[in-house]
Amino acid sequence: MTEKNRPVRTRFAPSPTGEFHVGGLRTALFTWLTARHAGGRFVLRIEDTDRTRFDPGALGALTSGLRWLGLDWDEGPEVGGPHGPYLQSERLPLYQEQIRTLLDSGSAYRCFCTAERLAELRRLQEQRQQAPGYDRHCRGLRPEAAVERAAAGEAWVARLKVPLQGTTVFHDLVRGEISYENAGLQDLVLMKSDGFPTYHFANVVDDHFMEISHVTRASEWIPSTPSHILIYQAFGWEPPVFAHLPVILDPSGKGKMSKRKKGGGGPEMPVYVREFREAGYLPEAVLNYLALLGWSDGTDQTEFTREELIAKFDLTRVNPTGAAFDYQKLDWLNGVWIRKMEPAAFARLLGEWLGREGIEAGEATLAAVGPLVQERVRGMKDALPLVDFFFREPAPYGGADLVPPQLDAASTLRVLERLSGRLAEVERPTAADAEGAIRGIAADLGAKVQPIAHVARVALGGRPVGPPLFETIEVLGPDVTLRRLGEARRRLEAVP
RNA sequence: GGCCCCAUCGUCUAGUGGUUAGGACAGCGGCCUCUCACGUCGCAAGCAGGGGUUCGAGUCCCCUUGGGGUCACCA
Repeated sequence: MTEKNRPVRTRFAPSPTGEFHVGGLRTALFTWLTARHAGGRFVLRIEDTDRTRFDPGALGALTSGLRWLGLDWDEGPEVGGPHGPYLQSERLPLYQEQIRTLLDSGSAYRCFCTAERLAELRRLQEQRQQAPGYDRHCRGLRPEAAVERAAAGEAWVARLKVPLQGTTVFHDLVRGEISYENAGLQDLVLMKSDGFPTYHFANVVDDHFMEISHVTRASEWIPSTPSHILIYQAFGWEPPVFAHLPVILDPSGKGKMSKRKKGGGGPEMPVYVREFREAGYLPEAVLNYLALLGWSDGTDQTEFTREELIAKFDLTRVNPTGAAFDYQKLDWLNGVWIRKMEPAAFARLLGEWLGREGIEAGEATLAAVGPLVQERVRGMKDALPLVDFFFREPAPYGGADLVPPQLDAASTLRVLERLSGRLAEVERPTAADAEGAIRGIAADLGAKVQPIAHVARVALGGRPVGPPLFETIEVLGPDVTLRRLGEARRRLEAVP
C-alpha cells in the first residue's frame, strides 16, 4: 500500500541550530545513497521554523560537512531547484494557505489555550500521576466562534483533530509494520501563535510539495510518524515511504551519542563533523565507516568506495538496532584509506599537516619522506612525531637514551664513531650504503643489527621509534647525518 | 510511568527452520623485521532468560528481563 512507483526523491532536512553532528551526517549519507542508488534526486531542505534556536553559522557547518564527504544535493540552498525556496522560513505563505484548508475541512481547529493554562494542566496531570497531554479543551469550539475570537485579535494555534478511535499503521522499510492506537495520540500543534508552522506540519507540507518519495530520518521520529500520516490523510495526500534509521550509541553502548564524551582519561573524541575533519580523518574513511554503522551488504566486504556504496546501498538492509560508535574501527579504516592514497597525494597531505605545526617542508623532501610513513599511520596526527626530525632538530634526548639494553655506553660510543666513519667514506650514502655500514658494524662488534640501529635512530631522530633507518639516512643526507651523529657523541660523553 | 522500537562474540555485523554460528575492529600469541607500523598465520570470545510451534530453532509465536526512543506553540 505504501509501495510507490514514483521517481525517487529523498531529502535531508536538518534544522540549523548549531554544530553538525555525526549522527546527522550518517542520516544524510543514507538519504543521499538512497537517491543516488536509484538514480533519483537528493534535496537539502533547511527546517528553520524555530526562531529561538536559529544559529547563523549552522547552515555553513551543514553544507561544508556534506561537501566534505562528497554528498552533493540536486536541490536546496546555494543550488536552487524547481521546488524552492528550500528554507522553511521563506515558505510561510504556503503553510498559511495549507492550514486554512485543514481548518476549513474541520481536520484542524483553533486553540486559544494560553501557555499558563497548559502549564497548569500539566501540573495537575503530574500531580494526579496522569499521562501528560492536551485535554482538547478547544476542540469542541464552534468554528464560527473561533473565527470571531481570532478576528478579535486573540492569539491561537492550530491543532490537528486526531481521530478518537482507530489505529494508524505504517510500513517502515527498516522495521516493518508499526502501529499506533489513535486514542493515544495528541492533538498536536500544527501552526504556532507566531504564525510559524511546527516541524510536524511544515515537514509534511514540504515533503508533499517537494514530491519526496522516501523519508529517511532518525528513529526518534517514529512516535510522531502516525501523526504525520494523519496529516497526510487529512489532506488526502499519499504519504511517502518511511525508513527510520537506528540511533548511534555512545562508544560504551549506553545512550545515544550526543554530548561529547571523554575516553577513559584520554583525549576528547570528536562528535561534530568539523571535529572529525580537524582530527585528520579522511572523508573516504568517515564515509566508509558511517555506511557500515547500521548497514551491511551481506558479504564480508568492509572497505567500500563511494561508488561501491552507491551501487550496493539498500535501505531494507539497514539494521534496526542502535549501533555503538567504535572509534578504534574508524581509526583502523582511516589507516586503510591512508594506505590507499597515491603517494603524491599523501605527501601533499603530510605537507599540509606539517604546515599547521609551523613546519615548512620542501616538496622534494616531502616526496621522499611520505612513503616512509604512509603505511605506518592511522591518522595524520600520528605522522608528526614520525617525521618532524627531517625538517627540524630532533626532540631533545639524553645521552643515556642512545644506549640500547644490549650495549654499554662505551660500545655505544664506538658505534657512533664507526658509523660516522663508514658513512663518511661515501660522498652521498644511499639506503643501501647505510645498510651496509650498519650491518658491517654489527658484524664487527659481534652484535645484532637491532641495537646498532637503535643507536643511530636515536642519534638521528631523537626517538627510539621512527621510519626505516636506512632510508632515513639517505633522505637526511650526509651533512645532517654526520652532524647529528657528532652531536650524539657529545651527548653520550656528557653522561656522568 | 504511558506508548513505540530493539536484542548474535567487548564493538560493528552475516545469518532468513537443518551452519563445526561466518567476517571485521579491538585483545592475545606466532611469523616477517633495523624500531614502530604494514602484512600474514593462529587463539580466545556470542545467539539475554523462560515457555511454546516444529521431526528440527539464532532464525516463527508468547512472556520475562534488559536497552533505547518518545510523550513542547524544539526540531
